[in-house]
Amino acid sequence: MARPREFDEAEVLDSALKVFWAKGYEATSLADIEEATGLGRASLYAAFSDKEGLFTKVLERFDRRYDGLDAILASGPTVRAGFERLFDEWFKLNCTGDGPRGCLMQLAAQTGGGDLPKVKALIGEATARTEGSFRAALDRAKASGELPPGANTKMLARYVAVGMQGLSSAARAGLGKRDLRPIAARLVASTFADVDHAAAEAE
Amino acid sequence: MARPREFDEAEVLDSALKVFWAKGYEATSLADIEEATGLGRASLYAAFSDKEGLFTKVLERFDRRYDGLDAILASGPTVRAGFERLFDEWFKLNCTGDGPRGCLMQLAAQTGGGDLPKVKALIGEATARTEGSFRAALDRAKASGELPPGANTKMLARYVAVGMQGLSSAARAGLGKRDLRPIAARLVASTFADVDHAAAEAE
DNA sequence: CCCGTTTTGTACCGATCGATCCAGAATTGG
DNA sequence: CCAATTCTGGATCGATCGGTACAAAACGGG
Repeated sequence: MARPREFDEAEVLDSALKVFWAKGYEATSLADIEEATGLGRASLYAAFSDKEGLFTKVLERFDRRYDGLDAILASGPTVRAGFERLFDEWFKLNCTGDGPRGCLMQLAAQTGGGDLPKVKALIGEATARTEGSFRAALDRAKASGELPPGANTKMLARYVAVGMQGLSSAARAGLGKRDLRPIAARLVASTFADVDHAAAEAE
Repeated sequence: MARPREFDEAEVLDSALKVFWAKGYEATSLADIEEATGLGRASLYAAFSDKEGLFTKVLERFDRRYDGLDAILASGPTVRAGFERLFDEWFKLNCTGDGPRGCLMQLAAQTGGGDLPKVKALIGEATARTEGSFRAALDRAKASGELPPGANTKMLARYVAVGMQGLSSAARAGLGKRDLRPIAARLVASTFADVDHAAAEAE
C-alpha cells in the first residue's frame, strides 16, 4: 500500500551498534551513523525518532547478546563450573571478533548518555538482572553445599559483577583474552573460596 | 612588567576537574568550563592552549591525588595490610566528598579523549605505574613468605588493578562505600589466598 | 607619565551538532 | 492509469561546538 523500506532494521542496528560501541554515545554523530548504515537522515528519524531512541534500541539489541548466559550459568556440573563457562562465553562476546572490546552497557553507564533517562533505566535493569541471576546461582551453590551456609550471596553476587566490570574496562583498555583469562579464573575461584581462612592459614 | 593574572591556576584546574570528572571529556564544553572557573575564553586559551591541553593538565593534577598511595601501600606491618590501607585511602579519594565518584583516569580511558595521543600516553603511564608498584609490593610479599614462592606477581598485580577498575566503575554507577568495602576486602584477601586450594578443600 | 607587555572581556569565525522540511520516488488498491 | 500512502535523498534549520581576533584594561620600567 506504500513504498517499502529499503533496509533491514536489524542490520542497521548492528551497524549503528559498532559505531556507538567504538566511540561512545556522545562522540558518535548522526553523520557517523549515516555513513555506517548507509541510510539517510530521514529514514533514520522515521524509524527511530531520536538519537536517543536509536541508542536505546541499540542497547536493547546489545543486551540480547547476553540472553543465553543465564542458561550457560546453570549448565555446569557445579555452580562454579557454570561461572567458568559463563566467563568463557563472556570472553567470546567481549574480547574477540572485529567489533570493539568490553561491554557497551558498561561504557554507557560511565558516560554515554548517563543523563538520558531511558538509557539509565535500561542499564539499571540489566545490572539488576545480572546480579540477580548471579545471586540465584550462588544460592543454589549454598543449597548444594558448594558454598558454606553463612555465605552472603548478595554480596558475593555483587563481587562477581564488579569483577566483571573490571574485566570489561580492562578489555576496552586493550588487554586481551590471554591476559584476562587467569584474572577471571581467580575471580571465580575467590568467589567460592574461604579467602580469609585460606590467607590466614598461609601466614 | 605586564598585567598580572587574576586567577590561580591550581584553583582553575580544580574547578575544571570537577566538570570533566562529572561529564567526561567529550560532553564537557568550553562554556561549561567558563562557567565553572569564571574565566573567559581568552584567559583559558592563553593559559592552556587547547581543550586537550587543559584536559591533560587536569589529568596530571588528578593523578597527583594518588601520590601518597605508594607510601601507604608500603606502610603496613604486612603487604596485605598495606593493600587494605591503600583501599581505605582509595575510598576516601573516589567515594566521598562533593565531587563525582570513581576514577577520572579510568573514565578517560574508556571514552573521553581516548584518541587524543597525550591523554592516551598519560593513562598508559599511570596504569603501568600502578601495576608496577602493586607488583613490587607483591614481590616483597613473596620475599617475606607472605605469598608462596611460585606466585605470579605480575598476574596478581594486574588482578588487583583490574579489580580496582571494577570498583571504580561501580562507584561511578552509584554504589557507595558501604557496598564496595566488603568487595574490596575480598579482592585483597583473594590476592593473598591460595584460592584454588581453598575452594577444592571446601568441596 | 607614557610605553611595552600581558591579560581580560567580548564579539565573532567556520564547522558541526541534532533535527526538520519538502519534493520526488516507489509501492498497493482501486 | 490514478490516488493514497510511505519512504528516500538532499537542502536547510537554529544552536552549539572549539577556537580566534581585537581592543580595552592593568601592570612595571623608563
